[in-house]
Amino acid sequence: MEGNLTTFKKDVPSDARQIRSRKALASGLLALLEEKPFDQLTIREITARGGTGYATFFRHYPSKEALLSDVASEEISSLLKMATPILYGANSYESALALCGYVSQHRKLWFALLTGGAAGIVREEFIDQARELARKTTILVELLPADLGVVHGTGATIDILAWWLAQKEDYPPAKIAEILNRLVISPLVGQHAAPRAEVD
Amino acid sequence: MEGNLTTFKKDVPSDARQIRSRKALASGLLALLEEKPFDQLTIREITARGGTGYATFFRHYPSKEALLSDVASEEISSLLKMATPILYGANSYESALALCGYVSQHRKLWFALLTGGAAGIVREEFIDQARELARKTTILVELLPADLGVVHGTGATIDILAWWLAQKEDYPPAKIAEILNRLVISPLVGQHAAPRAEVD
Amino acid sequence: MEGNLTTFKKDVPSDARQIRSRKALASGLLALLEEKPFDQLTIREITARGGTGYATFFRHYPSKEALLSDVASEEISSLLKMATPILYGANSYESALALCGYVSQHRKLWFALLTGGAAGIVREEFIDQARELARKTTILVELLPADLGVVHGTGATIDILAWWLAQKEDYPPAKIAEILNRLVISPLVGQHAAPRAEVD
Amino acid sequence: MEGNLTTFKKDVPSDARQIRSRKALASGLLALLEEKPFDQLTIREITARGGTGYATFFRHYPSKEALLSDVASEEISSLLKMATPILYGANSYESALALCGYVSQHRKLWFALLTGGAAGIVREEFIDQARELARKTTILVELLPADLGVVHGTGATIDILAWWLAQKEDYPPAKIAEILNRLVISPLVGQHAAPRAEVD
DNA sequence: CTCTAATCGAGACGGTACGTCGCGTCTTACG
DNA sequence: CGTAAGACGCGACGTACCGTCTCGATTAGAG
Repeated sequence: MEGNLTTFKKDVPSDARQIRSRKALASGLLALLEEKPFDQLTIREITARGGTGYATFFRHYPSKEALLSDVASEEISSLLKMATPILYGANSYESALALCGYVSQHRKLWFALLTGGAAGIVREEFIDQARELARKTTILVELLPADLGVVHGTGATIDILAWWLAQKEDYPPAKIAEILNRLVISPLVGQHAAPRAEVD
Repeated sequence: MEGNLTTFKKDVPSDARQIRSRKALASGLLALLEEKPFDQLTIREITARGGTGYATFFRHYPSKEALLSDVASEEISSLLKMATPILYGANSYESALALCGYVSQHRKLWFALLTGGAAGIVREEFIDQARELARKTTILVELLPADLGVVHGTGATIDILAWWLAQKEDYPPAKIAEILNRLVISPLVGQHAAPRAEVD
Repeated sequence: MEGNLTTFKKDVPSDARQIRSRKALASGLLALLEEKPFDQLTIREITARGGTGYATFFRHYPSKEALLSDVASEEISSLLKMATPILYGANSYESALALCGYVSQHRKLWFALLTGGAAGIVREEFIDQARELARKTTILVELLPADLGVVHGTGATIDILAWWLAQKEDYPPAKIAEILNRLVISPLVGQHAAPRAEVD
Repeated sequence: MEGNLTTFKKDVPSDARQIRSRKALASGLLALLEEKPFDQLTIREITARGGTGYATFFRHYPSKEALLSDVASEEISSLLKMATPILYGANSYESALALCGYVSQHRKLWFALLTGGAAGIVREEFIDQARELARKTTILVELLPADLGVVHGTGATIDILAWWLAQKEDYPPAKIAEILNRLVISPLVGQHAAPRAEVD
């Protein structure tokens, strides 16, 4: 509990056994996430599913949340890399489309991450990473506080994606990208003419 | 979790003792919410603070969350009543301003409700109530699914308010209303010219 | 257990409602005793079965045990009256037989009283009443302490009766009376020749 | 928790910690038994006195009674081993004397076990063990059912011992042995001439 | 036959112990 | 001799009864 949460996810261990253990834990978590929401999982379940000893968990992560962060972190990073160019170029719709396509391809994973008890933590991680990115690339408008822009942009995007994944009806990525563009991106970058999607 | 949460808040009991107990629990909860986040509260703490017996809690609410719902429900309802006209008239900025003013006046309460572990449940309650409203007053655009409109509009508004309340810097309600208008309302109702606030 | 048990059973109330209540409680208790052991009964069950209000119980008895005492007390008194002459006359077998016959006729009641969680309290009540009797009629031998005679005589008799009632095989009262005579009475009164029963 | 009560007392665990825990619980129980009757003890008290965690109790015993059984079981077994030869040889008085001597030496323990709320359970355990013994060594008379012989013999002996231990006056073991012999043993084995003790 | 006071039903309340569960630590015994 | 397995202390959970209490609504039985 010495505040070294970050310690854990940073140092990818060299020891082969440690790597194996982490993979086991990650896979256990992901497997269970498809069965029930994150906050109903117990560490015992995760370790059992992963095939590792109970105490082993704590040698790698201080809490369930830390493991989730570790597991989600990579995915989030990928997603953010696709989302970032949105704010620069004029091709915001293209970027949004790419993003939606990516999410659609990893539907199961993102469903688990964005709906269910995990959402809160994933959201946090998302915003944190987005803040980090924003710090380096600040080109933000004077019309609203920079941090609010990040929080709103990220949060709203996540919400829309989560809503999408939770629907029975299968909206095509292009549709969602267009909505994203209109509801979130355009208002943020200040351009008022949203490109219309040529979809259905 | 059988959806009977609403059962509890509806039937206001006639027995004077029951009313007293519920008030005690509500006040205990609110008092504690100013000290630590919702999810770190125990039911024992709440009952102790409220001055009621532990078991009494369960005679009224099945869980901490149900109590929170009950407590928040009224406030949320008020807030939503202010927010609804936004979507009709041309005076969306005025409505947003009223809303922000109201939140600002009950800053402490809304801070407790929107930041900290309570956020998730309050958000749910918010969206549920908004859905209920929307069902009656659907005047929604064909450009995006009605439910998504509700979810995004409500969620984004809450996020912005939460961000606002969490800041040290004291942004005036008008500023936030203007941002709300630009980032959330305008994109939803489709009008692209947001009125500029006369604030600094 | 401060000896005020007797307080309750002595004062038979005059008010018709009180009498009705007590009868209801007694009948509730007896009905339940045929279903499960005494110590698994709750006061709520007893009152429910008796058709009386919960609080009413405490207006009559301070505890479950007190009610049982009250209910059993009369029966025990009857039984003891049959058992007492045993120790005087030479006709101890006749008395034992009468006693067994009586128990056999009220088999269901005595089964409930002597087997199951009630046994302890009934035993106590039994011995107390026997002590009371013995105090008046002491003609006891110098060979063993008077009180031990009472305790052993009563206790052993109860045990044998309880065993009898718990059996599936249906031993005739005469058989049990003969055993009682041989195992308990004769050794106590010092006569060594037990009359043989003419039963198989 | 599948009704394997017997599981618990039989399998003495190999893990040093488990052994330590059980000892702690046993000692906690025995310490408290000298202060108040068994049925007024709570599991929390026992664990607190034993210095173990509350939940630990349930990792070893399913109930207070099971712990008592475990604790008493050994003692009862010893006592029964002394009592058994009574029924065989002609030296029943000698055996009874040995038994009383043993009880007298462990007076405090047996007082706790035989008087107070524990009595019922100890009695059960006693009779069960006696039944087990009797099954192997049946040499019983045709005059009374074998099981009744066991129940009466054991029960009456326990009662007399309990009475003895509860007295203020300090009867010598020999006196009690003589009484036991006359009231319980002789009638059971059928010999009518009880040896007279040479005691006061 | 009325009126008043006792008794009733109903059930909420403050307590207390229960037995369960999951946590995170720490020991043990096994490979 | 290191590591998995898992026992442990801890503490919150939700349940069940306890015995007390406050309510009207009945209903005796004294006048």
